[in-house]
Amino acid sequence: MARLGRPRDASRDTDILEATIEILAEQGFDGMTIDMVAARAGAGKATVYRRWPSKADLVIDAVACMKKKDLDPAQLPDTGTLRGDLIALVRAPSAADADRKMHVMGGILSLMSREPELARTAYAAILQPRITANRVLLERARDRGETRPDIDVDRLAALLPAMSSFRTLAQREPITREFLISLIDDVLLPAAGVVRAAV
Amino acid sequence: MARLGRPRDASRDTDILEATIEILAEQGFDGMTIDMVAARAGAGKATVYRRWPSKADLVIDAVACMKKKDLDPAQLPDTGTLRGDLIALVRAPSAADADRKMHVMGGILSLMSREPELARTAYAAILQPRITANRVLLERARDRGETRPDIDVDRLAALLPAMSSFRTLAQREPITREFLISLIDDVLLPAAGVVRAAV
DNA sequence: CGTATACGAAACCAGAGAGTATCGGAAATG
DNA sequence: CATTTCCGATACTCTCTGGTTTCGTATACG
Repeated sequence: MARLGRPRDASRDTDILEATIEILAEQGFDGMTIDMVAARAGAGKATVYRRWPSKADLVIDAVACMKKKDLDPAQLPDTGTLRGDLIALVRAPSAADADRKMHVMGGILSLMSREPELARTAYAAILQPRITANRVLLERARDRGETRPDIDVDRLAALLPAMSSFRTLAQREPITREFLISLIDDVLLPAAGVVRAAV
Repeated sequence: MARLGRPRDASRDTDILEATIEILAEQGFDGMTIDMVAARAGAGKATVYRRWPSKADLVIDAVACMKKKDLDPAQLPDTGTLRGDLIALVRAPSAADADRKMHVMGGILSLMSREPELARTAYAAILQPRITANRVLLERARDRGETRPDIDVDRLAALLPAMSSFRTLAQREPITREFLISLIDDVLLPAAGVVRAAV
């Protein structure tokens, strides 16, 4: 049976969640206020609190929802070479998406030590997909015999996300395509034992 | 001419700065209150505000003071091999010191976007010394002919700090000696083209 | 068309924390 | 001993913000 009265406008949910992510990336959790979110979403505070009982719940849900619009593990690039796959993976908008996610991660860092559930959610939504993608590409290349057989897949799969987040959050410099490519060519591929192709 | 009245107790300064760093690492900037700092330092709030005009100034000064108690660039290890130098560099208490600094960095991340001066100060106090140390060791090894001559010193010097901070802050796993050594042996040295020594 | 619920806007409440002021007491100068 | 400044402690003010409620309006069902 349908509930009585005016039904909820589902578009408000997505607008509010997107506004939350944006402000989280710009201001961080503590710098973000519910009024900011409501104003950015063009909504009233009551509309926010009708859906989420607290600021923390809103943020947790917003972070969790980032996972859905992620790179699909079923359709990873498969160019035949590890370098080709990696270059394809760091193409915009995948890189721009990763950049914003890193800022979100920075914005909730302080909260994560107080909220272990959020820490897990954020890891699953922001880092896990990218690290897993890298791992798949690396294992595939290793099984092809393209890399040394004894590579440390775990460390290498985390290398690009780690260096990218470091550059974004700690060094506060933008992620450029040149940066990523030099990372792939000068660090990752040599570490994996891939012989440098003639340029 | 000496000022009249009871002179300031310089030990209060250092106690307050140390308490600030501790709470910054544990709680982050927004989770830290002046009352916490005063209580931890065994001081009154007035004693804090007599020295620093605001919470932000206190934090900036505390971060800047971390630089002083840092690894002395004049006495870097020089074992004759890059691997030996790096292993010596990641020995406790240098590693423990780095761990706390990373937590401080995480605690002030949100503030850094609002305070560019703090961002520069934090970089100089926390990251710069370690990256510079790595760069010196790498250049020395390169000039010895131990690495490939065309290594990307900038990227490789940032590799250990980047992977360490990533593991500490984002993945929330502790930095162990095994982690650092596998990072050196499985990633950094292969990327630098150092031939693996027989074990 | 009546009722129930959603909506945006805005007023409101309560708690927390930055920053100030005050207190009794301690430590220096003269 | 008088004066001045520092000390820790504590009470106080003021602003900000999380969260609640109200209000006038809009939109669904029956």
